[in-house]
Amino acid sequence: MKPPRHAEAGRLAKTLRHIAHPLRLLIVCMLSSGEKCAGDISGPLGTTRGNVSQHLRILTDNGVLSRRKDGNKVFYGISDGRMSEMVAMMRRLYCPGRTPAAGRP
Amino acid sequence: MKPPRHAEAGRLAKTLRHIAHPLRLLIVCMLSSGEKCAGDISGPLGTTRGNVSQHLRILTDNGVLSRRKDGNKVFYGISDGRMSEMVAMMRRLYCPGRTPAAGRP
DNA sequence: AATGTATTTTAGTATTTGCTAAAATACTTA
DNA sequence: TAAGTATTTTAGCAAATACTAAAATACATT
Repeated sequence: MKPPRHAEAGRLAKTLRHIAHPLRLLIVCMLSSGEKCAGDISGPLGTTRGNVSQHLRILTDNGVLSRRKDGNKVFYGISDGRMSEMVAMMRRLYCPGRTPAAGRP
Repeated sequence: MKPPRHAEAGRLAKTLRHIAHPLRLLIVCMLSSGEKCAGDISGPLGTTRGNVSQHLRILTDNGVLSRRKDGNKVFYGISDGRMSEMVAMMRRLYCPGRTPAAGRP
């Protein structure tokens, strides 16, 4: 029987796979400064709304993002504090100069 | 023209994709305590040597792991400090209790 | 050179993923 | 209710991924 760490690795790998995509990674980065609605997200990404919607679905279906409807619009945000920490760490390590200044509100 | 952050996101997403696999994630975790040879790695993973070799190749080809031949054997290790930091952070966040004690050598 | 151990490569196949384009749904306002 | 804006879903296809099983390579020892 496989040791239990295999199950944990499977879960974590699955989570990583969901953000391991250029557009989805940009989406999560954009949302790390606060929630945004679908239109505000798809604008800067350079692809169709339909495509962005598909990625947003992948992220919400798997618990990375939360979804809130407000009238005509749908707002998305990061739903798990661990994900926020991960994104902050990744930006610090791999995108120096683009990281929001530390210790600022 | 796409803003430059897209290029950065692409590179980082690619790196993430390489570790976003159960076996490869376990491999990287195993190696965070020091380099090991292919046989020592494939043993606990519960799959064939051929398969592990394929995953090791993916990781080395993309700069995640380093490779060192010593006679009959081939030793692998994590080649980038940022990857070590990422793995440590992921274990701390997602595998509490299985994380090596902090502040220990 | 012959055998054994360690590792890698190849070929073939099944599954998953990501895109585009079009149609459908949801809600608001005139 | 009709028209407009915001978002989602569907269908279809092309490409990437991951596995298995088998063959090939590399080095060490006898």
